[in-house]
Amino acid sequence: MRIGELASRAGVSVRSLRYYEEQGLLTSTRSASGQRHYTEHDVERVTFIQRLYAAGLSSRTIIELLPCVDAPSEENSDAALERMAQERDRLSDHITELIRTRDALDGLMATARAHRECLRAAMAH
Amino acid sequence: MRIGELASRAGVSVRSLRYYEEQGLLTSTRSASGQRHYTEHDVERVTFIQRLYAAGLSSRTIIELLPCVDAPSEENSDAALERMAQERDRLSDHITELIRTRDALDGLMATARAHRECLRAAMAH
DNA sequence: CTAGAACCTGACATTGACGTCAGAGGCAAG
DNA sequence: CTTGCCTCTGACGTCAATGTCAGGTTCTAG
Repeated sequence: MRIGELASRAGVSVRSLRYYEEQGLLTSTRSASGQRHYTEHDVERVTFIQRLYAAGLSSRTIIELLPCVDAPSEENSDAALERMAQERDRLSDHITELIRTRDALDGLMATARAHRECLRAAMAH
Repeated sequence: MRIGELASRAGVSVRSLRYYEEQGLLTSTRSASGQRHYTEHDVERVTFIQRLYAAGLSSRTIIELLPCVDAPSEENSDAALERMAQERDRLSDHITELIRTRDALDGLMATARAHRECLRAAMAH
């Protein structure tokens, strides 16, 4: 498929796909006229890249992990696997903090609602 | 306390504190010579602002929530409370997605480790 | 009093993942 | 053949939070 279709299938912009290729995250075969062509498999690859971006990883970090994803061979595993574990832990810590923030928001909302109840009760007099 | 102390206590840069004030997220009393002074309470306020930044909220969004935090009065509650619930849900969705990403990383790591076991077994021959 | 921190304002620089535009070529349908 | 859409490269624009620098004032310790 061509770049436009991949973009819509993966829910990203054409610009982003070209950017991913520029960063070395995504490869494409080129037609005689130079147009990029992709396979079905690239759809999930792009969505996975998006997940990693959403998890706060940068292009540089993702590059270090992808070889481990692509070919679970031996040499990359040693370095990339450790990098991966490291990012996993970072992500885990981040999740913990976000949950704490969510709890804080819940607490504030509960307070605000209680305050409103209080006001309504006062109005009833 | 002055700005340098607040910065180190809250773990942010002096520049950031001035930026927060510029954005209306933080206020300070000024000494006769124009220096900013803060209270103990501002320490947790700044750390809370940091939490919200870490949760992906922008200055503009935080501004909409803070009145609700500061004074849980009536008028702001209606608009700000809804905004708050909305951001809470967005955050919750984000957490869910991050957990899914973490699971994906765990899966990849398990695969890589299994592959390594497999190789080691083959080497043993 | 004086040196060296810490503070002030104001402005420009940075970073990363894109958006957007220009100018040119490719491709299918009528 | 042409019309219209898709694609190409290359380059500049954006946004938000923060770094950084300049040039000047203020506080504090000796």
